[in-house]
Amino acid sequence: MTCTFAKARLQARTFAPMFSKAFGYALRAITYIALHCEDGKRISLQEVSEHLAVPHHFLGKIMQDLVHHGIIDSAKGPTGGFFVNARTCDYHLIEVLKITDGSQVLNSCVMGIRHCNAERPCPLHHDFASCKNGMIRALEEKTVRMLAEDVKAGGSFLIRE
Amino acid sequence: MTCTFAKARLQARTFAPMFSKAFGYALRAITYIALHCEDGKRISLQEVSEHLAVPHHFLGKIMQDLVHHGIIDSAKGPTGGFFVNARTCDYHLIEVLKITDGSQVLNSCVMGIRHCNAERPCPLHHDFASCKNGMIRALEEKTVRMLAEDVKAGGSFLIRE
DNA sequence: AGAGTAAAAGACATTAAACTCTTTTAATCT
DNA sequence: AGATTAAAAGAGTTTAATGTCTTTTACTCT
Repeated sequence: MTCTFAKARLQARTFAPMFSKAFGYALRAITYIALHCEDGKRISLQEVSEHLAVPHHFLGKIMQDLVHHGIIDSAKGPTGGFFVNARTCDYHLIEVLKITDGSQVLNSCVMGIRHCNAERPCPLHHDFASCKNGMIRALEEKTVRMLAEDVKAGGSFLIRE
Repeated sequence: MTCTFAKARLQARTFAPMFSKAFGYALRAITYIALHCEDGKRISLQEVSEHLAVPHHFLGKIMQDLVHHGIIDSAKGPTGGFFVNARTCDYHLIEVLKITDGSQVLNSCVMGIRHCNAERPCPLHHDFASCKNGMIRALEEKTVRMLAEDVKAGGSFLIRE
């Protein structure tokens, strides 16, 4: 009887974003709305989820949260939908991350040690610190407006094909 | 009846490591064993899990995988346990990551776009690319030996307190 | 050979993330 | 007022990650 090493014991992660999927969906949705709701137009959840190929109801939940935190506005009823408010475009991406993923994300350790820091670092702390800080800085500096303008200028995209 | 905004609609992630917990556990366990199994000694799962405060049985699963992939060796029976083989200390951390998290991790996009790349980037691609590459480079360059030597020299730690 | 020990193996349980569905509420239009 | 539309709200489902338990296998020692 030959042993064929058929299956791995541990299931490797099928998809592993740096942050949650909700965060990615949120960023893309806000950017999409910022791009399309000029002159007071409202964008329906339907339109956003279809355009971005993002699950309708799940995005609904995420949008709800963003509305509660004042990042974006919504209206019910016919002609309702989502639309930017005065501050939407000036929000920094880190604010969105804090809503979707919580603020914990930023102090996590690669090796899973609680309260890993420069004083008592894990063996990888210093190697990862600058990279992690780079990501955080990008999220702190970039605003919704910057994303929207980049997409508008054709420099980047919100969807695949 | 006052509405008090009682609870968030979306549960924020309670703990969000950059990679999986399994990866962190694996790195710490291998390093611990490399440090303690000099002169052919074997380290029991019991000892590792207690020392690192890592769930016993879950670590067992992870170790099993590492053994299958030849990263570390094990022996059953009394005086059994885990021990480094000739190549253990020269393994690069990226190999461990590929076992615990799969190779997919490395091509994930912050905004959740499939096949996001420099030719058709998401609005954050360029900001994150260098940071992500820095992490990958660290995992490609660092070996188990380096981790162990750093801990041995007192420069870093595998546990909190 | 028999007792004891420790990993291997696999089934099972729990938790959190991701996703879906249904009902309710509020707005607009006829 | 009634029909329609679309978000709000919340309950429910699914999947993957994490964690636990029990049995089996293999090894060592007496």
